[in-house]
This record gives sequence, C-alpha cells and structure tokens, in this order.
Amino acid sequence: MRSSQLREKLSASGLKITPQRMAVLEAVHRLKDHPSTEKIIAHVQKAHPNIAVGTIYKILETFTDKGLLSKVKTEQERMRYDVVTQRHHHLYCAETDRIEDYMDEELSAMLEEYFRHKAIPGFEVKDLRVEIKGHFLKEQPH
Amino acid sequence: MRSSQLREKLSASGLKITPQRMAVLEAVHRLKDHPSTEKIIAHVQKAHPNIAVGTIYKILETFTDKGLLSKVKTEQERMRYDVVTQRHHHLYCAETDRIEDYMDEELSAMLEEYFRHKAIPGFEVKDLRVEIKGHFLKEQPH
DNA sequence: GTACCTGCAAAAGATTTGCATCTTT
DNA sequence: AAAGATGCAAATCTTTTGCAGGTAC
Repeated sequence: MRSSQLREKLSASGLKITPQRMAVLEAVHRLKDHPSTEKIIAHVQKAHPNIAVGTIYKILETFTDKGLLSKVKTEQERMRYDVVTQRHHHLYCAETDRIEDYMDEELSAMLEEYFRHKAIPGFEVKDLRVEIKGHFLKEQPH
Repeated sequence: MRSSQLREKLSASGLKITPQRMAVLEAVHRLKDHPSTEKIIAHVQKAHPNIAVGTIYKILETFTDKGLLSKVKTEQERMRYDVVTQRHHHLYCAETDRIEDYMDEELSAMLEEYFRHKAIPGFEVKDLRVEIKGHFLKEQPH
C-alpha cells in the first residue's frame, strides 16, 4: 500500500498525520500474520528508534478506536492486531501461534443466509466470523 | 452441579482433590457469563480468604491444561473462562462485556458439513466455532 | 512416604498515565 | 494560535516464579 494511501486513511479518520502514526500504520500493513504489540514495536523502532513505546500503545489504541485496526483475540497470548478490510475468518493453529486470515465468500454468505432466517431471541446479529482451529500441514502431499 | 460430581471431574482428570481446587471449580460453575480471573478470585476469596491468588492462577492453568476449562478470547479485556461442555458458539455484545453461550446444533452441523466437502489447502480443521457479534436487545417486543 | 499442591512474596511483563514539550492544521 | 500528539518515566496491573512447608493419596 502506498504511503499516500496511508495518509488518506489517517485523514479520512480525522487523525493528524504524524511520522509516528505513519510508521505504525506502515508496520501493521507490512507485518502479516496479525502482529503482536511487541512485534509492531520492534518493527517501528528498527527504523525509528526514537519513537517511544508509550506512543505506540497510544497510537494502536487510537487506530482501534477509529476502526483502522481491530484487535484479534488469542487464547494464550497478548493482544494482536489485524488491519481492517473485508469480512474474513481466522485459522488458528493449535500448535504454533500462527493466525491466518481465511477468506471464503461462500462461507460468509451461507452464514448470513442462515441468520437471516434464524433469529436469536433477544439478540441482534451484526457480524459473523468463524474461528477455525486445527493445524497447518507441514508439507503438501504430492 | 453437585459437589460429588465436581470431585469426580477432578479425579477423572488425574488431579488431587484439594479444597482450593474445589473452590475454584465451584466458582467457575456458579459464575455464569464467562468470568474473568478477577471475578473468579473475588468469588473464591469471599468464602475462602486464605486461598492465595497465585494458587488460583495455578489452578486455572491446570484446569485449562486438563481440558476442564477453556479460555475465551475477548478483544478488550483480560482472559475469561468457560466451563468445557459441548460444542457451542459465542454471542459477543459490542456495547457491554457480556459473552453468552449460543447452542445451535443445526449451525454446528451445517459448518461441519461444509468443511467436510470444502478443504482448506494446507490446513486441517479440528474445531469450528462462530463468533456472533451484535447486541442484546433491551426488551422483548410484545 | 512420596508426589503433588499451596502460600507467600518477589519478580517479571505489559499497559497506562501525567505532564511538559513539540507538531500539525 | 489552538488543538492535538509525542516523549519520558513513574505507576499500575496482571501474571509468573521459586521455594519452603503442607496435604492427598
């Protein structure tokens, strides 16, 4: 994603464009696999050692508030982040800490359809996401 | 759930029956809505002020290892726990911190069926769970 | 009796906060 | 110029750890 696009994202959210925010935004876009706060801090500070840890925490909170990022929940560990894009599901590996996005329009559509017909008493459904747990296969059979 | 049943649960998992473990097990069974560690500690210590916080952490970890409890992931907060029973899904309220179990055999079956036919390349599916986000309705229409 | 548990208190981490200073708009 | 951000360091909070003593089996 180009730098100008990142700038736009910030402006569109009503945030001032600062080098610190640009650095964090670039980091979360570059780091795949749902980086932890720790990874984000390391990545940002590699290029900008002068950016304070406290600032990065504040920026991540701001981004989450503004909907630029979402927090991903993990069972064992600390917070991890996800760039907000379209609806997707998550693959969780039971053995490693890997989390991967899983796009599946058909699955999303099936679930939406399901809940269009089946109401949950006393609850209004806004978003649906499947947690798929299992493990990544070491090698593809051939 | 009766005390004798809780004892059995411990024995069946190869754990020694101690008053501390009984207290924690009772607490997580009594506290609905996926209690946080904090809530569990408060509940346990109300009746047994002498049980150490460190011990409760250790017990929760042991229970999770043995499969008596599972950790529930939340976006905003700390760890929360869930008594392991049958497969179920979770309703997350966007406004409050409420998490509720949602049993739906039909939904579970539909997902299983779906993934029996649709393989995810390089990933073996072990468990499926739907995160349903939205909000609880204040009042039932009548 | 032995293996396993617990209590305690210290340590380790992660995240938050307050405030003076600096930047973006 | 004003509003909003940042840097720094201290404070807070949660969770983990080590170990001596205790308890269930």
